[in-house]
Amino acid sequence: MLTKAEEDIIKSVFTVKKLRKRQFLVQQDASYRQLFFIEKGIVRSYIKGPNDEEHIVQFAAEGSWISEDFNQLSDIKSVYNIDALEPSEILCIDREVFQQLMVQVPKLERYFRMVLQKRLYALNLRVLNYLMHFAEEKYRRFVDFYPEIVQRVPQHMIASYLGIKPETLSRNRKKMATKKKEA
Amino acid sequence: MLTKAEEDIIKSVFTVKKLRKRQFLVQQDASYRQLFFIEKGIVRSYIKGPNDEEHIVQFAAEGSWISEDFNQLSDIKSVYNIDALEPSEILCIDREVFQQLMVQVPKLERYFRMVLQKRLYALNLRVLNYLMHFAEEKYRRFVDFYPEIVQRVPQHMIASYLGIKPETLSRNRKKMATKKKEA
DNA sequence: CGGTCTCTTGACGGAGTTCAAAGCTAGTGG
DNA sequence: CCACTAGCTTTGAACTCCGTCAAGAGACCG
Repeated sequence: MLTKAEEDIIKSVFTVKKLRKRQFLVQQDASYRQLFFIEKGIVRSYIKGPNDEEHIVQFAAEGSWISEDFNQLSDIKSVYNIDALEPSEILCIDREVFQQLMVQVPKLERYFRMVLQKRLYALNLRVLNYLMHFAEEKYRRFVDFYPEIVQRVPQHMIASYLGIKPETLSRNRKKMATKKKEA
Repeated sequence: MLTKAEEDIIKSVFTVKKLRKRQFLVQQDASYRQLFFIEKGIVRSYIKGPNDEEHIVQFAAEGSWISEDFNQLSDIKSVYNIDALEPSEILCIDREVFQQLMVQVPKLERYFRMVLQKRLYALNLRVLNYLMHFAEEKYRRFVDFYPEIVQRVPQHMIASYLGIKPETLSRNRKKMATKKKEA
């Protein structure tokens, strides 16, 4: 997507942050809005419900972008949290700086648009997955689409991402396993 | 967002299509990929499930963009349908032409990126709505966020959009009405 | 005024949740 | 290197929201 030179320019305005497992990248109510590029490791963004339940918005592994809130329309406080699920290395950039950078490097505008488009595509799939399928099929499709994520994060978080309870996922996995044996 | 002059340039490469109610803008399995801007009226995009049930992906009213598939990564056939829910006027543009136009008019690249960002924001809300709430609250939030859509499209389509059955929505609306009276 | 589309209502069944408890695994400190 | 704890997964039983099936009532349009 980007040449080595362009990547270097961009990396110069980034700061690097190393996270240990379970460490926060962004805490709820933070007012400082940034964009993050995952160099190594895996993080998640999530939101807390009225009873403090966690609802996972996104997983991001190496090569993915993540943000407290991709639309920078308003500058109200973030309601999202982001934390690391593995030891991770993150490139951080201020959103304003990135905006300016896009003006200087037109190609970057295009690049970022394509990042957004990919994310849009993934989100569309996710919505369709919610609309069309039962828990079992939802999980099956998640495994198909994000095989490595499944290996690297706890199952109750995948349940949260899919909008089902950990117990339900556990039961369905069992059911799927016995089905497979019969075949 | 755009100046009048820029709008005119853009409009020159669009073709206009007038649709009657229920008329298709895009039919499933069409191979020709376009972008559409709604000038007047309201349309929906939807996908058909294994038993021919319709799952609504998006509503688009005046001023909104819609496409068979916003990610133009692959050129496989569209699995989406788009049809009009009211008599509508649509600006149509070939995706390739639009790509070229963005190179010529850098501002357009930026404009389109913001369109994507808004859509991303809306989709994020939608996912959170699925994750966090029961049918009743899902509907309540939909009404808050898209008040005019509620007025202009049949309720069973809103049910489809929310991922619930028309009967359930009907029952919940009744419940909500009686609740309100008590207060 | 007949037909299609839409919304409503009822009874029943099923997928998923809740609550509770026990087993399992991995990381930490002695 | 083992023991212990905290986090994760599994399992069971009762319960609930929602879906399914079926029927009927409006509403709109030709």
